[in-house]
Amino acid sequence: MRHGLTAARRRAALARFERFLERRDLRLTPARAAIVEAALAQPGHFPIEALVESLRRRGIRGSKATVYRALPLLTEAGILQEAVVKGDERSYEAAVGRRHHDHLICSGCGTVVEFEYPAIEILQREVAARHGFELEGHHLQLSGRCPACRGRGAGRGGDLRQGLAEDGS
Amino acid sequence: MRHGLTAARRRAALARFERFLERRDLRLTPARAAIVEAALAQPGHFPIEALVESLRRRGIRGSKATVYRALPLLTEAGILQEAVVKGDERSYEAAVGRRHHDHLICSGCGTVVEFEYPAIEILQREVAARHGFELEGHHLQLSGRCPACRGRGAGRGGDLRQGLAEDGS
DNA sequence: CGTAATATGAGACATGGTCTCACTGCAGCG
DNA sequence: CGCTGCAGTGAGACCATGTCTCATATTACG
Repeated sequence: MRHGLTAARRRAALARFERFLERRDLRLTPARAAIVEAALAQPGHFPIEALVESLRRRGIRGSKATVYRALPLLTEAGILQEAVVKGDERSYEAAVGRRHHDHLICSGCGTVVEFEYPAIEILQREVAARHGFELEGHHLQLSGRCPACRGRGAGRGGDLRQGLAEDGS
Repeated sequence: MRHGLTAARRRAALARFERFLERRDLRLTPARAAIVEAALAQPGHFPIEALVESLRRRGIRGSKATVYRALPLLTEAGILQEAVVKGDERSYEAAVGRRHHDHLICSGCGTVVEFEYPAIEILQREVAARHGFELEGHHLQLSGRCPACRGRGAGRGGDLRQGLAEDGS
């Protein structure tokens, strides 16, 4: 199977979505169901465009507008979550059946590694509390060079940028 | 003074930029100098648009293109750094004479609080190392509701979203 | 059924950012 | 001291992502 999730999980997600919609007096329309299906069938991280494309390929005409309208619902329902934001376009990824995680991105080849690190989460909560904030979410993205890229090209490894903070004053 | 940095720091930054450009066989042109000046005169975080606007107000016609071209140089030189990315538009902030920090953003009013938390940084480095990555940078942004907004509207505080991870299998 | 509320699709629109290209002006040279 | 080359610049065309509008379709429900 090349889908990110089993059929059972997809069914569960759909049920969850239905419950969510009901609570909001919204309907689980064919279009929305199709979007859920298609979204969960996407591999790991995917840009919205890919989702629209995927719907189109399945013969379902899902207009861009409908998809864009549905995505916030899916995330609010906890079925998807925003993932790596790379420049302009947003990416999403399935949230069902997955633990929370953050991303490590290789600046050389673009590889994305997911990691889970509860200790960091705890500290984040601590920081928020210290400022009187009620933490709602966070976005943590580390960038660096993966093992492969480190070996390969020495690349533009920056020896520039040596901490201007020290001079002056 | 209402500038973010003292004149001394601005001079230092300019000198640094000059050195940087020289190393790259680029020139410190009037336009670039003006952009550095204007950038450092901006308050805390600023969107690119504000910078363009500021240049225009100073009588210097700095075209959008020139500014957009200069910004990567400024960041590479360590004079500016990308800051909060809010939806579409990028923000920058001065990096000179400042310690590294991350951001805490209120989802209610948009207030941005900066914080510094070395412990988190250390953990980040640890995560990267664990995956064989050489850490180059990171982007950490916490979002939540600030004290004021918590007090005020109860808002759309979500009791929805209760961890789908548990069901199914 | 009939009706009102909601959802949809197509595409117009807005916006942030990039690219093109003619032009400018400095640097090095004869 | 005027060429010449080339990086830099400015204006705006262009592009992509995402939002909004509005006419139409669907749904729930009396």
